[in-house]
Amino acid sequence: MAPRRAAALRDGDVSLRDHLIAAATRLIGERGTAGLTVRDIARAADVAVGVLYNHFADKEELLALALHEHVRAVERRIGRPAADGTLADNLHAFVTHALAVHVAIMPAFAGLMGQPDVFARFDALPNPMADGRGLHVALADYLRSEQEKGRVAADADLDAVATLVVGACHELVLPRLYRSPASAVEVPPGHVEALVATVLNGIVPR
Amino acid sequence: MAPRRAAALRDGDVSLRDHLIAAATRLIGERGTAGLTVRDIARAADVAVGVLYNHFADKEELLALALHEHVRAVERRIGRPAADGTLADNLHAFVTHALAVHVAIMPAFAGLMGQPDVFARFDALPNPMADGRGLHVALADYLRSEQEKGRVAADADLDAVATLVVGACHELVLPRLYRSPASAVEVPPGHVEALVATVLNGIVPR
DNA sequence: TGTACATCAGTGAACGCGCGTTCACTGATGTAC
DNA sequence: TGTACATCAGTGAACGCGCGTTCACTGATGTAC
Repeated sequence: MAPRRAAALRDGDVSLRDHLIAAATRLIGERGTAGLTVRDIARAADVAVGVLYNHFADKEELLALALHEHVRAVERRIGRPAADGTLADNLHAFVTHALAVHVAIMPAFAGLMGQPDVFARFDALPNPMADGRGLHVALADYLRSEQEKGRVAADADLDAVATLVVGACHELVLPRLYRSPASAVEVPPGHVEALVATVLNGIVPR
Repeated sequence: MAPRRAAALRDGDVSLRDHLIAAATRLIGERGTAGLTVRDIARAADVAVGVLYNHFADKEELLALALHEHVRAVERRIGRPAADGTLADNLHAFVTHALAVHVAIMPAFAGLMGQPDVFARFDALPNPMADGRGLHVALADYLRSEQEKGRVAADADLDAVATLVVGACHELVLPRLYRSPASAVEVPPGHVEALVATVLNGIVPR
């Protein structure tokens, strides 16, 4: 009643299921999801291909779980933005944070475009970002607290602000991702400051 | 010295090359680029698969040309945003315009993620959007003209504004695209107005 | 005008490849005696 | 303690499929006489 263990686990203590998710997560972090095959994952896990189907219904289930784990790992590595300074400081910290997160997770999401099944399974899992809220809502929540303190105008539309800020991260990351999936994203010096200043002050003359 | 013509062109006058680009462009408009095969294109063009390779080096060259043509067709259909009203009116028109453009072209771009070769060829063609400037630069140019008229603050960073506004379009379109590639994007009523108001006035109390 | 021929773009079956998935087999481990 | 056996997760060759691409062949058209 105790068949053999996978070679890769001889010295390990985790379940093979977790080992597979970890291997897929590592691959996603290294090269995104575009062109990622079950053979790649099996090789990274040092395991036969077939074993994958003993633990997951199909490739998409494993990908959804690994995508989820990847996002959690990214947040764990990057941490949370500070929120104890001036409004400008905190916004700056948030934009820097959100940019780093987007740089790290977009190659994972982008490679899955056109596979809505994976996202359906991903969405069934708890949102791994910002205590289950996601960046967009997390920013809106933070701004609401500032609004209650009177540091943000009472009539400001916080959802609109979140859309602009999170959107700016997309705009800074996506075009590079199209052109060269592996390239580092460099934001020109002063650009984050300019984004924050725009959101704070608007563009009409004062 | 005059071999047969493709069945699909018997009554036509365009070149088969243009006919193929047109067929691929139509398919891209109908269902994006994800999962689009050379057989799909040949069928849509009512032509044998092989003919494709008499006119293009490979699938990627045809895709780059069709992607380019698709963007031109979208702009032709949607037109240009009005710019003869108040600053708020013009920004509203621009956001509405940019949103419609993103809804129409993102399924085409998204399906090509992970194929940088196609984008390399696409980038070699003139930018099909806004007189070769692209939406981002077109918005910055417009804002510069307003700045010269004094309707936009002299110290506003117009590139940052463009990043925020174009980015907001990404943020409104992308998440839907991940989940259901074919779905219509609905922007809640008043959201565009809120985006414009945020960009105009900022969020600090006045 | 009519006929035989040469041309070469169009044709589509076939090729090679890589993918996700399957399943007969293997062999490390626990159990029975 | 030692040996024969049963278990079943792990294994990886093989399957079926769809993809991009190729190339021997077809046949509509222009030319020669």
